[in-house]
Amino acid sequence: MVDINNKEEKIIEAAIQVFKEKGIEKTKVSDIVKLAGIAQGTFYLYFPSKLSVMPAIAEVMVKKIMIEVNNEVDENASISVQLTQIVNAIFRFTKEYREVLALIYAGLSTDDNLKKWETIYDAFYSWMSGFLSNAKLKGEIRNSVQPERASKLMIAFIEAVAEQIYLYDAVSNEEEKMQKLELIMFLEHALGIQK
Amino acid sequence: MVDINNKEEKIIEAAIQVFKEKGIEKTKVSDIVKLAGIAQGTFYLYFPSKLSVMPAIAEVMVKKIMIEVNNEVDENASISVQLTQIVNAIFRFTKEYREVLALIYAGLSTDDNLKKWETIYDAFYSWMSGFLSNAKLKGEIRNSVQPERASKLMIAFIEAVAEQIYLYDAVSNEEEKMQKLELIMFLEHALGIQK
Amino acid sequence: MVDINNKEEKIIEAAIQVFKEKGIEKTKVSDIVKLAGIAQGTFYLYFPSKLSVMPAIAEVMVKKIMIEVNNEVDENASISVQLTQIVNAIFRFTKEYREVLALIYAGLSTDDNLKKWETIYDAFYSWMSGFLSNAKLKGEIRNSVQPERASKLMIAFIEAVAEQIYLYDAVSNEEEKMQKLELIMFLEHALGIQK
Amino acid sequence: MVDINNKEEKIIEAAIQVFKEKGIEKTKVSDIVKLAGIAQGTFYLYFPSKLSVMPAIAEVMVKKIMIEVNNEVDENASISVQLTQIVNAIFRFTKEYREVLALIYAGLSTDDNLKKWETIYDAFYSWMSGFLSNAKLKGEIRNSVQPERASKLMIAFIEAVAEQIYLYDAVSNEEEKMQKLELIMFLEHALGIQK
DNA sequence: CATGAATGAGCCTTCATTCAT
DNA sequence: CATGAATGAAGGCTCATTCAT
Repeated sequence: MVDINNKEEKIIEAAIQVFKEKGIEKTKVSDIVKLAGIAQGTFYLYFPSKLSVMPAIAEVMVKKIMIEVNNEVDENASISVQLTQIVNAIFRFTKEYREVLALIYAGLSTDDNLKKWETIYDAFYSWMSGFLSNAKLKGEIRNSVQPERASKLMIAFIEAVAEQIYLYDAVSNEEEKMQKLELIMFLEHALGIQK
Repeated sequence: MVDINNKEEKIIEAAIQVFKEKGIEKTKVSDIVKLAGIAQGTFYLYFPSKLSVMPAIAEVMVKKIMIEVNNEVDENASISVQLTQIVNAIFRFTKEYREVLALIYAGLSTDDNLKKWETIYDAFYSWMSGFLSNAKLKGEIRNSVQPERASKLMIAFIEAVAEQIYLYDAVSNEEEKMQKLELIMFLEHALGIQK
Repeated sequence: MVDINNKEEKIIEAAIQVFKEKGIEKTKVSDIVKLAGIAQGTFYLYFPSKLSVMPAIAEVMVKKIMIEVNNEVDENASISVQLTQIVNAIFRFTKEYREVLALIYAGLSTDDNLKKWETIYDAFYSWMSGFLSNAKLKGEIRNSVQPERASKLMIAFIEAVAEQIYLYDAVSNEEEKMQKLELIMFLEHALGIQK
Repeated sequence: MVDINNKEEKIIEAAIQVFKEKGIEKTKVSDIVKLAGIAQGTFYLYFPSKLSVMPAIAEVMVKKIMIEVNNEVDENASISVQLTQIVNAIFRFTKEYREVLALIYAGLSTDDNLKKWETIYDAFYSWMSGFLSNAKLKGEIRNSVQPERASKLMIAFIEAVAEQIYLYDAVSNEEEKMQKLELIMFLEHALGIQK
């Protein structure tokens, strides 16, 4: 009874794995099922098409990043330190899963029915919104910050920079570090954090 | 001099058009050549493969966005107004070409040899960097801003938010406006603009 | 005694139904079992393969047509009237079950081992043969008619015309009626019926 | 310039050949193209799908049968002899191409858009109609025969009996001959031929 | 007897690319 | 330079059948 949806999870994990290695175009369903240890036809019992795994992958990705962030952020640290921790967590995650992330963007825009993206991110937005609300209550950030909207901005911002660095640029470690610092400074000013 | 590379341009424009309408996966070379009004084989006289149009498209896209920005930004306006103008231009452009942009990301990451993205954006980064340097010289933004790096951050940021709104969210006009205002406020604080 | 072979009958009836609606190619075993309200595997407890339902269907079809004919034909009517009744019955039946009939032909010729067609029609041939013998004894049809053979001719003939009208032609009601009259006249002359 | 549509004809001929040998289900497009000596993809330049060859085959079949009939019938012979010749031609043809004929029925009813059957047969109907009109003018058949309609009846009748013998029954040569004679007698009476 | 999840061989079709004209 | 008919490798998907429960 333990492995309800066992196969579905296996497929998703295998898909993430293969996509990371081969890219979306070059990944065959046969690759996925081979790694998942199931038959070709079984795939289609759980997903109607190759691309339809994408939303499921996205969901898993969001869960992963939230775990990452939760683990990294020290609740007792200062807002400034916490901000750095958030950036670190997102950067680490983006670096680890850069290919998959690119795939999700491609896959989601490729497949038709998918404006699910927003829904998928909801949990992360909520978390970030709570983080900002809290900081605002404590007077650690400027009062004009609107948590709901700012949370979306922040996530979009940090991820975009991380992707710029890890997906599109080929940047030295040194430069990577400098960019990250510039980003954090940007965010501190944007949020009106007083150090 | 007029129709030097006439066919090549036709192909690029046709490709942009078809990609906008059908997405990268579903676009066939035959669609492109049909719209370009040339023969199937002719395509391969100008581009070695389907994906190799991507960098060319990207280049055109960057040209387009810079024209857009240059047209929008009033050199005599205040920095704050100019910032809004930049955001407006990028938003308008992203809305118009959202599919193509997604395709470029996907296409560039799909194609193997291409980390050209950076190179392609160089002109835009330079422009933005100049913009920031200038503002810094005039003391309109905080002195700690590092123009080279900040320009990348800003472009990534504004584009990411625009994409979030136009690609992934299905957002009301009202909410779109509010998000844009929040973004501008964010940027003003980030850059330390004094109003 | 009531639901002996209950499931088998359910399968056959469901198969007829689905075949009528979807055609032989597009009918999946899963469609049949769904309509029959049984599990996929159960199908194979009663039939060794998909095509092997065909003879069973054919048998049911023949039973149906004989019921139709028996109900229609008035034993006390004149031979001429009876002939019309036979034609009417076969026409009605063909119209109702045209798709299934086409399927039976296709199915029987598709499946390898089956020249069972003849056997299946035997009962109908016998009935018609008896009908002709009887008429011959009573001197209502020409004496040279050979009942055994003529019965096959008649059935083939009437069915063929009905199929021509209902399967292949898209014919007006008026024309349908005229064709039927021409057919009956044909048969009357062929059998040498004196009116 | 001679081989315009060369490939299309090759495909049709190959399809007829392979269908005759393997049946419709078991025929792969790859079998057809192999025999036609062309590439797999080329098939789809001429036909949109596997089943769409069917109408083309049907057309060829009708042409073939008309050639057969025209060759067999002696214009100067008596109507009775000519009738026998028509039956012989159709029987011979049906025997030769029984599998293909069965396939056409199956194929036409399988594919959707096809009530083309009637159109395809038009030429044959016309020929037979002319044959009957002529005989009627010469007073060789009963005056009440309506050539247009009777031509359809006759073709349906003769073909149906031939198919019954060659497709569905497994009949001895002797019985085959007897059935044919019974059929001719049937037709003679039906048409009111005076010998 | 009944189930239905799992299987996997197999085929149709697509489409980027080539090359003879 | 231009053409577009021809190519054929490649892979997504189906579905009849099986078998452990």
